[in-house]
Amino acid sequence: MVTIKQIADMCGVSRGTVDRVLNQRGNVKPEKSRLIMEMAKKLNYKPNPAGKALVSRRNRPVVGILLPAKGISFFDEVIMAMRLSEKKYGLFGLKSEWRIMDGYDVGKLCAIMDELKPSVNALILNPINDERVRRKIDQFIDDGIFVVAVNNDIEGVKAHQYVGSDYFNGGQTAAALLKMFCPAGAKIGITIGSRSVLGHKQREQGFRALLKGDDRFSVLMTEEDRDDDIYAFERTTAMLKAHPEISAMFLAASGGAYGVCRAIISQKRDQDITVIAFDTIPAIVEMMQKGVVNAAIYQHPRQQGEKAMQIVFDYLVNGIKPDHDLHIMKNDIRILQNV
Amino acid sequence: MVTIKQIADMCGVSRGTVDRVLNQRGNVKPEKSRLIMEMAKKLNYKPNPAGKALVSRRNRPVVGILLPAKGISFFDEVIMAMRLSEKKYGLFGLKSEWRIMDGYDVGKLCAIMDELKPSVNALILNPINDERVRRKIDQFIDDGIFVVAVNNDIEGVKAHQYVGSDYFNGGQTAAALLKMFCPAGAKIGITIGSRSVLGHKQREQGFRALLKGDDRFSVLMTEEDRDDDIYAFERTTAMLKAHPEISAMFLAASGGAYGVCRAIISQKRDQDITVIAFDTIPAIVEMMQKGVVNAAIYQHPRQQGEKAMQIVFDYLVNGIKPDHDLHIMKNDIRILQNV
DNA sequence: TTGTAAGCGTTATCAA
DNA sequence: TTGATAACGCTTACAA
Repeated sequence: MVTIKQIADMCGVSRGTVDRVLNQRGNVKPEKSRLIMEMAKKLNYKPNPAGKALVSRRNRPVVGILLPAKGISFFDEVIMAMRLSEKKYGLFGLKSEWRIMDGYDVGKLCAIMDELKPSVNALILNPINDERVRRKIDQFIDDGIFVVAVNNDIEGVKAHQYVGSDYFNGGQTAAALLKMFCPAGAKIGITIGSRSVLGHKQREQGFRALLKGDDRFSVLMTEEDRDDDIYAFERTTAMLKAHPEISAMFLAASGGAYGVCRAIISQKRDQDITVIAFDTIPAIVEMMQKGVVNAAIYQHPRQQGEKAMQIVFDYLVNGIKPDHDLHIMKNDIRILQNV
Repeated sequence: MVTIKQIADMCGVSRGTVDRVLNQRGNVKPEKSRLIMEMAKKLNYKPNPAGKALVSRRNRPVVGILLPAKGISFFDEVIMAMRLSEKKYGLFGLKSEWRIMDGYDVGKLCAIMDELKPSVNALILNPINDERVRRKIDQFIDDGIFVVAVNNDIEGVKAHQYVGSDYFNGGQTAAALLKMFCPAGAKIGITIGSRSVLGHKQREQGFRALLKGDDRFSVLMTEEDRDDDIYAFERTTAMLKAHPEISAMFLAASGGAYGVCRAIISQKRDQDITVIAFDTIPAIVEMMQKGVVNAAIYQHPRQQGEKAMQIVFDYLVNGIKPDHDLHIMKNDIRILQNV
């Protein structure tokens, strides 16, 4: 491992000069600059992140964490993982500013962003897909704040990172699994949080796309449950009454899943309806144990939290830029035995 | 974040003294020692790993990597992940000594261990379950070399780390999945690498345990394929001829899986036999695409490689001891859509 | 028994 | 335009 000092010695200059060249701070004679660059390349110089980490303490690196997540079970695990990472990276001097919001209020989200802005060098957030949020994110990026979108991406903003899953593929995977569980075919009911949530819509699209052209399978209806268990219970009950021929359910969002399952039970359909859900939140694990939910697509919430924090840490503390912008988790399949 | 210097100042001693106390190097007056310990606890002192990492370069930390893995597809991904980690951690000065073995020869393994011993501070290995290997590992541990077993654990040795999966649970998960695919029941054939490989045996046990008591399912026979495709092809062909009533196959090891699948195809049973396999190596993905393999249990080879390297890095370079000894990956389920 | 000083690799400040 | 120096937090050899 070659160091700045070694390059300096070999080029007959001081460490300061080498540093200026490597970090393009200017104020170096072009010929020396060229010599140093070549030497660095020849010796395959890579900065030691430990050295950078030590120095980075002087900038007091701070990451803001902004999640509209209160009461959303899925985020409990994301947050837990982030808390662990916070502890780990805190040892290096990385500080975190947490803001867990209750509900998806765009105005409130923007206000909190404004509040965080002066005190953070990076921001991890679960963005709402709204023009005002987009503009706010662009401001952050323009001001050199490193932005990581987690769980939901937001399109049309400048360079940022996304950590999350491929929703369309999640729906496809669920559909393919359903076909394996019900080789004879099925009449399917879908519940979804809201079509205005991009991810939910994409899951439904993926699901339908995979079934398309196979006439053993038909989707009878899709119901929005607003991520609310009570509402989900009512709507699902109505759905099952209107369509008693339903033999499978696809729960494309975990928010109202508990209500959906309770409706299936109360209609005494829990033994004959095949249910595929998303996320292994406690309510869904409970319904797996009861035999109501057959399988769940797992979005690796812990990995999402870890990855988001790690990207920020590497950037802020170790001075390492991520080598790609998209960090997509697999849609794994969980059943009772491997939950 | 409190530093050694701050503790030293508050206790009216020098950094050296604080260091001696915190790292129990002795040669400190008991009363001062007590004072320093209390202060450190009170201020919740945690050493900055970046400082440690920098210092660690003076010990030239080296990890040995010893895998009897040549030609075993599963390990290709483990190794790829380790290579990436090698690059990442190499920036901090961690060096790696690789030894990829061809086959499972105990004598050769021990010889390579002896050869590595003088030059490494840590060893990652896929151990063979043999008394001589056990003794050799104990020697390493006695001499202060940090040992990480990967993919296969070895029992009866001193304190070490294990990174791998829960084989029994893998078998259970496969069986539960099979039950969902074949609700009407199935006559099952099992192939396994070798019963003398602990993991393979445990998978078979887990598989059988979950089916036990359900008389819709019966295991007709288990065949060992020696992780050899040709042999697997022959044995499976014979199996399918002897038991044409077989309607499901459980491939408990990926070594000979390609041969097994080819036998299923050549017997023209690929459309009516449900196949559950292990690992998503290229041969199995190919067989998924052909519709032969329905699902595979995924052992997270990449995560295994990363984790093993990370544990060594944290220990050797950052001076962080792992907080547990067992690092168990989930047995996830993969089908064609999420492979 | 204790303190001092040097060094790990990087960056920043200041003086030349 | 450049070099010297100090600093980040930790360890360690050596001197006191």
